[in-house]
Amino acid sequence: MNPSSPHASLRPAAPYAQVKQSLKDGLSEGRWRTGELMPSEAELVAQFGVSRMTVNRALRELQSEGMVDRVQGVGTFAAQLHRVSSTLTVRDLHEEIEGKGHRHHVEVHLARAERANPGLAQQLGLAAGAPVFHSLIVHHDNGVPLQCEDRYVNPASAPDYLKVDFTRTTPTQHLLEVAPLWQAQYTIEASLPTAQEARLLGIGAGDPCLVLVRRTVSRGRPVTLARLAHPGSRYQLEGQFSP
Amino acid sequence: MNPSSPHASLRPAAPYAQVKQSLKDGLSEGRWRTGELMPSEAELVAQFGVSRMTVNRALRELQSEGMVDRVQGVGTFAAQLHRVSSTLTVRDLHEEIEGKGHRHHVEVHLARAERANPGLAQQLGLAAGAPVFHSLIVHHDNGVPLQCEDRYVNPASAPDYLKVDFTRTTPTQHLLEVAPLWQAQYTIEASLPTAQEARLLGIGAGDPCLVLVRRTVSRGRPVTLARLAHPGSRYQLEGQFSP
DNA sequence: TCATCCTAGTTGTCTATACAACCCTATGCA
DNA sequence: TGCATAGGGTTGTATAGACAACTAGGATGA
Repeated sequence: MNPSSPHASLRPAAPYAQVKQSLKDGLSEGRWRTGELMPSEAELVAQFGVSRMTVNRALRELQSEGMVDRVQGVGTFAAQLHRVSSTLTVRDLHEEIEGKGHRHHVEVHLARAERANPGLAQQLGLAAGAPVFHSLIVHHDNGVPLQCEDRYVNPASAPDYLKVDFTRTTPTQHLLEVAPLWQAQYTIEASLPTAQEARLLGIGAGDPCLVLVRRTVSRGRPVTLARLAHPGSRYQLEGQFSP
Repeated sequence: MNPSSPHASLRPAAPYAQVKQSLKDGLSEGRWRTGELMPSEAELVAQFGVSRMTVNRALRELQSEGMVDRVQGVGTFAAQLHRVSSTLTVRDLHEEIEGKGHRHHVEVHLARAERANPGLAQQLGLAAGAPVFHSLIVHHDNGVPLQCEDRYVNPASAPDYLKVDFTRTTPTQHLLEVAPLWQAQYTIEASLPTAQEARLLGIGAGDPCLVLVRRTVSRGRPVTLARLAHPGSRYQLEGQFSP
């Protein structure tokens, strides 16, 4: 028999993980009400027969996961699982489509330099009338239009943007390579498509769209502002949350 | 002068935090390309003059934040900040409205027990025809309808659901109290309102809606299935991401 | 009564050491 | 050539001890 078993889970969990799991179970069962004082590190040391550092690591990780609140000099408290504020992941469309085993291809309708109007210039931290790159691309999933990507790019952050072959590299991929992601802001809304979007996505003017507007910042400088419109009937965001 | 300064940031950062920040800065500047091997713990120990445990903590936290990938026996690698898969937080509507300083009130249109149809029964882990609680509530922000909450609840998880005064406690709050949140699944989509939703929200039948469907699980048992419809013109989800 | 000081208890962190687990490569052997 | 093995480098984790920082409450004194 191979000493490094193929079923990794057969190895006993590390002590810090056991302490952590035990506390997690207790929280899930409601052993401590929200805000109630939980056992101190010293008590857990005695209870589990491990060192304080081990207990500390378990509690520190639980804290970073939002399961407990710790206050120096006071103690550890059960956090309110009132965290409905859970997280929804937004993935890159290319990965998402390929991940499903589908074929992804794009139509490039526009890729050129333009002059920024005042509103856009402000969003990208440029002077009004300064040159910006503008691309309009439609992404297809197995031949069906799934996303209309209308994007403006700050030339200072991605000078080679217009030279990229978007049929091989998505704009997102290129931008992430040349401008490490520091910050991003999103809004997600339901609205009707513009006339252009309706035409490019092959939907009716009255069909609702899921529109995601994303603005990213790298090295303290705005990089790109993108409007991603999806046919509401073909695309939905999915998310899962587990504490 | 108070020895514990009111400006906490004046105290020097802990060594582990310094190591962590230094590596974080390097990653943001692109000092290591994605996938490239980063310094080993031993090298960082020599460079910063701290113990290995300190370096280890810095790297472990960076890993949990998705900034680096670590492989036992091999090394630490710069993670692809290709994590467009950023997070969008979904907050409880009551907190969201009150947080803006607005007034939140609800209209209860329905709160009764019904028999589950087969599809619903399966989602809630019940037998077809078993009793379920059904509530239909409209949430208002400063008097304007903002959310139509159509919710089914597993009586086994929240037996007192129908006794709750929803003008004082939101369904979400009650459910979180009686059933600690273990797991939640979401979908977010853009669609047209049902006739009922259009009427309750005071919008036209052709006005797009942002619809959030949420299913939660507690103690391994489905708790609730909710359809939250918002007028697309009045409500949008916002999110921010910073690594 | 009020303000101040002190102390016990708690968390926050660092250190030095140790061993385990794992990966890769070089070496030796058949 | 092919295979097994040994070794060095790496991360994963546990430990005991130490000190710092902080909090709350009690004791002390004016």
